[in-house]
Amino acid sequence: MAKELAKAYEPAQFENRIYEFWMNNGYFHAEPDKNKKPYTIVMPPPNITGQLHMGHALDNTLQDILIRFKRMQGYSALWLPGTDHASIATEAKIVEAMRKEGITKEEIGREKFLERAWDWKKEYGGRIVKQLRKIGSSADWERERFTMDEGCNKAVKEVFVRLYEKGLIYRGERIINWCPKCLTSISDAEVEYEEQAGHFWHLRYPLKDGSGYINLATTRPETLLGDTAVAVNPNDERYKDMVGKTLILPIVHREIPIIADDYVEPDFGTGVVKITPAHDPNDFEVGLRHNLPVINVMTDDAKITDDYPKYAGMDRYEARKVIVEDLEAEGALVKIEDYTHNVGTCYRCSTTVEPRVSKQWFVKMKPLAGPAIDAVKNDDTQFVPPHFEKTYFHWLENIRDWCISRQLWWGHQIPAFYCGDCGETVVTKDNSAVCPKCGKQMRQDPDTLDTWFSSALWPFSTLGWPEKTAEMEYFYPTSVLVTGYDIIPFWVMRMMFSALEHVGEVPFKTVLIHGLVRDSLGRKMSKSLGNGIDPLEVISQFGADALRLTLVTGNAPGNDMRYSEEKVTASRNFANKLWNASRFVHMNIDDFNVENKLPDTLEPEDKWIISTLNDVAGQVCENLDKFELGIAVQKVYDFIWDCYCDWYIELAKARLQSGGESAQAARQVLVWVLDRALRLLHPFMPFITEEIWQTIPHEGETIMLQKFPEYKDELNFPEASAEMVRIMDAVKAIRNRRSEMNVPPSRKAKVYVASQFADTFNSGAKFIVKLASASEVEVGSAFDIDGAVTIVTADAKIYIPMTELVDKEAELKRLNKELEATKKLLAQDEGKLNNAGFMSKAPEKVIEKIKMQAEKEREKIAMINAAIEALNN
RNA sequence: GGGAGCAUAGCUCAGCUGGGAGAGCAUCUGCCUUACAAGCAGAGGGUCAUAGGUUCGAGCCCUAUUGUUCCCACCA
Repeated sequence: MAKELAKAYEPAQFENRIYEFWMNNGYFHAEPDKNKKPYTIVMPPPNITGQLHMGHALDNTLQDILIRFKRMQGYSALWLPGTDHASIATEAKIVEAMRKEGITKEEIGREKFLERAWDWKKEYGGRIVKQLRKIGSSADWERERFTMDEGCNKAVKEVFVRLYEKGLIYRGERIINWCPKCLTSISDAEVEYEEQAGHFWHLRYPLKDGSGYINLATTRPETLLGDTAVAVNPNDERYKDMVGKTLILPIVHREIPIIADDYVEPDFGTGVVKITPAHDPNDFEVGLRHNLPVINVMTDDAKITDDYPKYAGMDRYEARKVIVEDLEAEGALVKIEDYTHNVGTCYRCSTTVEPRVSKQWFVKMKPLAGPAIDAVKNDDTQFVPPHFEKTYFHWLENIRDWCISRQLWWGHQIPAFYCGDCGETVVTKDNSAVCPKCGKQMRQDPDTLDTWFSSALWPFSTLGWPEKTAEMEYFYPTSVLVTGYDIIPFWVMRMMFSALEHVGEVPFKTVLIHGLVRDSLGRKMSKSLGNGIDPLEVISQFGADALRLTLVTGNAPGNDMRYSEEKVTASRNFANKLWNASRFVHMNIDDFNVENKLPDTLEPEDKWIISTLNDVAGQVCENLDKFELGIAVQKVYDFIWDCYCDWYIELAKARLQSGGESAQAARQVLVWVLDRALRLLHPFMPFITEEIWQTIPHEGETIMLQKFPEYKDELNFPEASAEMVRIMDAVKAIRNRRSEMNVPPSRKAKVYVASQFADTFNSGAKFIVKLASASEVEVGSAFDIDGAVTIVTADAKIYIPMTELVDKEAELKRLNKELEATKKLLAQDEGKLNNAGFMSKAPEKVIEKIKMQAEKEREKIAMINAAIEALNN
């Protein structure tokens, strides 16, 4: 490690080196340890197809902050990383790559395809992991997992078999969401609705008996081919006599009945709905109630089937056009209206989803949802912020059965086997099965499971479940899950019910929800808009620490945030500030033997900075434990910049120059406080804090494993702090007045301080000289000085004799203004103190505070009045 | 149609269980003061969306309204 600090802060010079140092020493690794308490986070596994984006950067920064904080607090802190096979997304990418080579997956077959997929995983699966390391993630990479590795596969089979045996997994013919491009079923959660401009085609279906027509409207005329009924509301007087009659379906000329069903809204359109059970979920339900035939009119890639020779092979939109023409020719088209409606699209490829009846595997959700709801109601798991519970409940309370089979090859193949002869089904963890009825070799279901089926087991499959491992015993349930609100229905909910069902305990105690990182205009970052910011580029330009600080500053749980380069610049400037402050410390300690411990004798300014640090440490721990990361980092930032750099270093300068024992004490305090400040900042900005810490006097190998500062009574010095605050107030007030009068710092002037705290100001005189451009300071109980600038603070009346600068009128005006302001404040306080309700109901502490304030205000008013009087004489 | 979030300084946002409105950036003024101009010292700038209510006391709690964003539902 570096022993000296480079002249300039250039994060690119050390961030990689420090990460390697941590890795090589195994600091990220966690083991079950009886002497420590466990703290566990499982990392939401990024897709192996993924490139690092701002969402990952935010998610991982928050997790890293928590895990580093707890590790420093002495927990056995495990952050378990891994990647997700992302079946549909990955398969689509591989198919696409193969298409460019001119081959299809059918041509090469399943086995060869999977070989390619695994090669692909080897090549690209590691990429995202390397990128996560760039932002400083201190995950235990020795325990890195993959949702399709052996252990996860074992867990998946175990869960599937258990649920099947309990009757909670079944296979059935149902209407599902089908993506004609990905050629697979997808779950309800994977459908995204988008508003699309379309049309309403008003059609006319003739009655068989020739007595007339019935008018209806549809957005999808091509599905008419599969119509098996027309429905009206049973209470609709207009159509009461028609129910039970038969219609002739235009074009197809099939006979279909008119039925009555509550599903139809009489007030919408003509109050008549054509029923296509095979291609609409609602129609499917209606069909079930009325025993209607289900006529599938489309192939799996959404083309019309051969049953309709005229349209066979046409894709659904082409067929729509032709069918509308034919309807018109037949006189069945009444009119066309513009109409905007929501259309379901595939969340991966944005193709319009085709509802389709098909045989799939489902998880029965109702019995699983109950315990998952209860666990959050009982606070076994808590959401931060709590209102996201509502999203969670809403999904679970309205949940439908989960379609888990996918017509894909990349994923966990469904552990179900079918007998070609007798049709027997066997579900087993074994890799092959023989028919128990006829003894024939059975064929495994070719489908794979929804990628979220394995992610749902992530918090325990990664800890070794279903084996009773030491890890499972020690690290489970995990402490926090950190994730975005957008995947509550996909993932959080499914982990909850899976864990409760199979492990019998919640998977995590807290769910920390964060928002989205948007662009500087507040838009979602997306590929199509091209407004995405590459975190790796930001890191190479500003450093990972600056990016991390940017992402956590002002970040409130659950709220979206905007990314802007100005924010990163500000963060980098802070890093630079800390860097330079550390260089200042080095300048003053390198030629001396300075221990990293507090000196025996402390000056008031030492006590002030130590005491302030101590308070901040206590608050930061509290904030972090409450997941208020943005507030915590703000406090550390303010302490380092405002307290340590702007005040303490300046206060220490005089002592450092004077030499002697006091100088040595100042050196020790500088080092000791810097060390603690670095520790406080380390979870947020791990690289720079390690780099600096290594160069200052310290014990131990790495800042990562130092004790995180906490509040301690013996470091609390309220009286000395109050003294320093009095002096600092005086310094600020003098600077303020000088600035108002445009007096340059080079122009020194004598300062007279009249105060009841004479001792304080006598010992603090050196600071007033140094920091408030005083030539000398005289302290007394009262002065009578003609033509001086008068400054009144809460504890002192200060005179600066700068006769030529004093404009009597302006001075009087200013004093009167201040007098009025103070009187107003006093009036408010006296109002409260005279209010019986306030006096009887407000807490003692608040009343005391107001009394103190009022007293200070009275003193100040007296001092201002005296100053005005002096000026007038 | 149902639900949720947000509305605070010119901009981006904090503000924990109610007890005198904050930060960063931007603007203005003065400074190369023994680390740092990516800096130092100051200043200006807010009826905390609107209207009611609860309370001794409301940015914070309640009700309504307006604007805005998101999620869910899907009336064909």
